[in-house]
Amino acid sequence: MLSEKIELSQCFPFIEKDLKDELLSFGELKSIPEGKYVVKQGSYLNFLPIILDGLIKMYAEEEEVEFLLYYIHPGQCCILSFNHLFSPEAVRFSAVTEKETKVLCLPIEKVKEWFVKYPSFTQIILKDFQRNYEDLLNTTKQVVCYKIEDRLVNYLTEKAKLQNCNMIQMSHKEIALDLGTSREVVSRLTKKLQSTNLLVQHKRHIELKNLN
Amino acid sequence: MLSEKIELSQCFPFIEKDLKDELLSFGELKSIPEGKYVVKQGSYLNFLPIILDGLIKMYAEEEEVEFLLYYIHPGQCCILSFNHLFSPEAVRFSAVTEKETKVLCLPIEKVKEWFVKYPSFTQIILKDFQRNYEDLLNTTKQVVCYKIEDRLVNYLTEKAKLQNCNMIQMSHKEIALDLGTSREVVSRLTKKLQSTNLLVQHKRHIELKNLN
DNA sequence: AAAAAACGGTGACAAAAGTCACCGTTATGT
DNA sequence: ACATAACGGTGACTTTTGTCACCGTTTTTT
Repeated sequence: MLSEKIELSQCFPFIEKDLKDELLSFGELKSIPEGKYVVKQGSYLNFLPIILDGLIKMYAEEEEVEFLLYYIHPGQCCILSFNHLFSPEAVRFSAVTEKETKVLCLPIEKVKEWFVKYPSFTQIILKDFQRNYEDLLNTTKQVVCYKIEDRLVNYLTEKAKLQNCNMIQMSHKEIALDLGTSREVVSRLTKKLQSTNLLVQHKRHIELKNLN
Repeated sequence: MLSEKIELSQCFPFIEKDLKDELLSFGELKSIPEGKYVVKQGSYLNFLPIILDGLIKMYAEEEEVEFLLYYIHPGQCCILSFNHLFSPEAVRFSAVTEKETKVLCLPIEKVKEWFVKYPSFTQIILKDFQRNYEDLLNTTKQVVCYKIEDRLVNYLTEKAKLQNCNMIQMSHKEIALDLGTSREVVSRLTKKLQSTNLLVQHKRHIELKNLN
């Protein structure tokens, strides 16, 4: 119980004490192992997840293609979920843990209440909306305007930054999925990028070079 | 002054009287002719536009490609603008009137005030965020998962629905811009679609057939 | 240790999309 | 009314991306 309190304070330094207490007493803390669903496309939600620790990957499926939208970090809400709190619609994206992740699940009735009661809660949610929106906009621009090669480089660079390590432990297939393309394409591109010294393909992982 | 009041009531039937009065007295009403910027990518905003009448097109530019994100209808905010109200960053999209449009521009200081003061204002903004987010998500899915041919058909269908008329008065070049492709591609596709009886290419406009 | 599964590499090909060049037609401006 | 600009059509070509088939290697399972 103590550790959540500390994490909550770290994530939201400007939160009111009363709100913090309510978050902790009404929110359900979940510790989710790596690679598990937090939210699954097509399901119905009755809670709003706030990430205290770990990393969550948001992605969408359409026509049997699934692709990465963006990541959610500690101190952020899985805000898309929020979209569906006030209207009973199935969510149109999925959220999966990328690491072991601690989530505080806030019940929808309380969320509505807090909106009225705590201005800082509104601020938190609005800021998150903003961030999520911007991230999605960025993804969209990438998809529309850049070739896969560039997107792959961006993807790997982002990934390295995210995990603070330039060894990327992913199979070509996984990468291809995130980018919405096929394994062969990734294989070919990594080879090409290797020849330009941008990366080195090791046994089961990719080493990024020349980070800048 | 009277007409704005009526429009505001129509757009937001559940709005409190006090809030409505404040919106009208502090908001600046602008009537913007077709094809003009409401918000321009790269600029800094100090107001939040609410659309009372007309139609606004949101689009983004990247690498000299500009493309349609989605539309904003009466009763909605140009919510992206909102993103930038609390932090002084340049907006990363543009908004252009598609028809003659009436906009109520709300000053940022008042917006912050209303958030605390009127729960219904928060609701309006949140709903708009939701809608904008969903629309963008939809666009992203389209771009990632469908071929241009399908996207063109969807685009034209949406357009027809939007203007409630299956005569689309646009040049191929304009359409290409919205979809982020080139004129020749649109020309070729319209010809192909004509052969499948999905549309007829007239002098300077396209007639959509088989609306469903 | 053997079998099965996952992985990465690669050539050949197909499909999709973008580009270039050029043309005749239609609108617009002066 | 004439010049100019915008529009749409189209063939030829290139680039980009996706798909198929097949292979040897590595990892995991049994």
